[in-house]
Amino acid sequence: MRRYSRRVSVPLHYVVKTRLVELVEQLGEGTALPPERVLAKDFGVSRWTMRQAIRELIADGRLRARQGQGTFVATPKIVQPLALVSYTEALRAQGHTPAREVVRFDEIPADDVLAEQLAVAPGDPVFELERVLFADEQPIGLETTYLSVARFPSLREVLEPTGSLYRCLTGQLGVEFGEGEELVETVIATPREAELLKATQQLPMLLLHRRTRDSAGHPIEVVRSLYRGDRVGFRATLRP
Amino acid sequence: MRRYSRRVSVPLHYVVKTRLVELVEQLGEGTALPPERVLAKDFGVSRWTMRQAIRELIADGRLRARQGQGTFVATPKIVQPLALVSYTEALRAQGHTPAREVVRFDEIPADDVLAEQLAVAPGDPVFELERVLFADEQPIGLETTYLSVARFPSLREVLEPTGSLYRCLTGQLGVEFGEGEELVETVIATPREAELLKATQQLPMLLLHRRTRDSAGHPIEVVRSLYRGDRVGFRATLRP
DNA sequence: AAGTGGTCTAGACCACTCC
DNA sequence: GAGTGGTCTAGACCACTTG
Repeated sequence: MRRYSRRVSVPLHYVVKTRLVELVEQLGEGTALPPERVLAKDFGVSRWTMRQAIRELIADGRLRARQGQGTFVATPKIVQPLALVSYTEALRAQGHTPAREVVRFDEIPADDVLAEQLAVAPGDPVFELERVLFADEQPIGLETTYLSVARFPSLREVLEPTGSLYRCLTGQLGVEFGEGEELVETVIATPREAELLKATQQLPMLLLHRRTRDSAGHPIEVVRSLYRGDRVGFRATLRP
Repeated sequence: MRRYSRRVSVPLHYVVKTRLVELVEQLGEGTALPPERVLAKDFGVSRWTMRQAIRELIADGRLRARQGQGTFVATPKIVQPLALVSYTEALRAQGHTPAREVVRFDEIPADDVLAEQLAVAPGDPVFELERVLFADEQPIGLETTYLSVARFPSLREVLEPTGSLYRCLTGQLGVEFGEGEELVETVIATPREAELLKATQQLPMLLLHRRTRDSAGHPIEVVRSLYRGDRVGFRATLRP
């Protein structure tokens, strides 16, 4: 029945957050926190306020909640390069274990936007390859790639679905990458996307939208990658 | 292919969100929505559930809430280049009106991390220039720049505080930029940062951490930029 | 003063995991 | 079945903006 009678310039959940950070810093990675209900009682706040604080620390990548299990101190974020490199090789270079799982690999008719981006006619068949990206057996990203079927007719036979698409294109199909463009923004995942990433609702995600071309300027692929904002960061190299 | 279990029920706030999107799409930019309490009643849900849906649409950049005024349909996100270019010029090139406001311009002693990054000794004086970045008179970013005082002793005299630091360095101080590095991640702003950006709590932000060097490889500046995730996206050019 | 969004409480039930 | 996090309700007060 506490009333926040006192005028607080700082929201209560932020005060709780800063106190919770102190607790988190005393614990090691992977350590379980007390249950929300217990923490709320200890801090003298409602469970809702406690959850606000926890949610912020989850979004910041410091905590990790698993339904039915508890809340745990998270491991540091994985930093990936923002460049035309293989996911597999980039992750290995940082000492992590990469993996992929195919969600779907279909041929769909290109809508107007996709057709324009891939330089095909609307309605032309396009490969849609959707894969969940794992790092150390944790899902961290959902990658959807679109390629022209007419341009890569042998893709289904040549590509090992859980292998590196980048390597397949450059190696087996003789594609030479030219300049590409990548857009980065934050979004909230749909329930389907959140489930595939084993993330809870309301978690900020990093959405990368990539368009690559070959050295002659012809479109190769359009990629929509959704990464868990709590688990992943990106590194870009700036050239003068 | 792995089977992903299907969620039995979609969260109510997501159902509300999708219905709210339909409403938003019928309205023009800048249009006011009905008050939360009215919307909640219309949709037959509690105000909390209504706010979850609204919060997601705010994070996605489709809505915009102003305390005491109402909730409005937002304008599209501003896309900035992820490159060594002037904020002023980049924004002008996209048809927006850039502006800056100095929050503080101090000399502080370098801590160990900063000293290492700027190649000075710990305790050495370092400029700390914190500015709010505006686009079309709306605050969209908070930029904190650190430079060695010893390296740029005349900075206070030369720099117009609301002008382009990039232009000042390259033009008046004869600095030649070499390769730089930029880290991108999502974070939740502190109350102070949220207030400076006139954003509400709990809004996902894009944090950019930049380190630049001159053509000889000596550190020029360390920049911490916090951008409103609901208002800004970034574009990077990928080179093979 | 009225009305808006922002924060907070207390309590309930649901979905998932482990015993 | 017990315990965890996830969702949802109803109601209250706070802080801000405008008439």
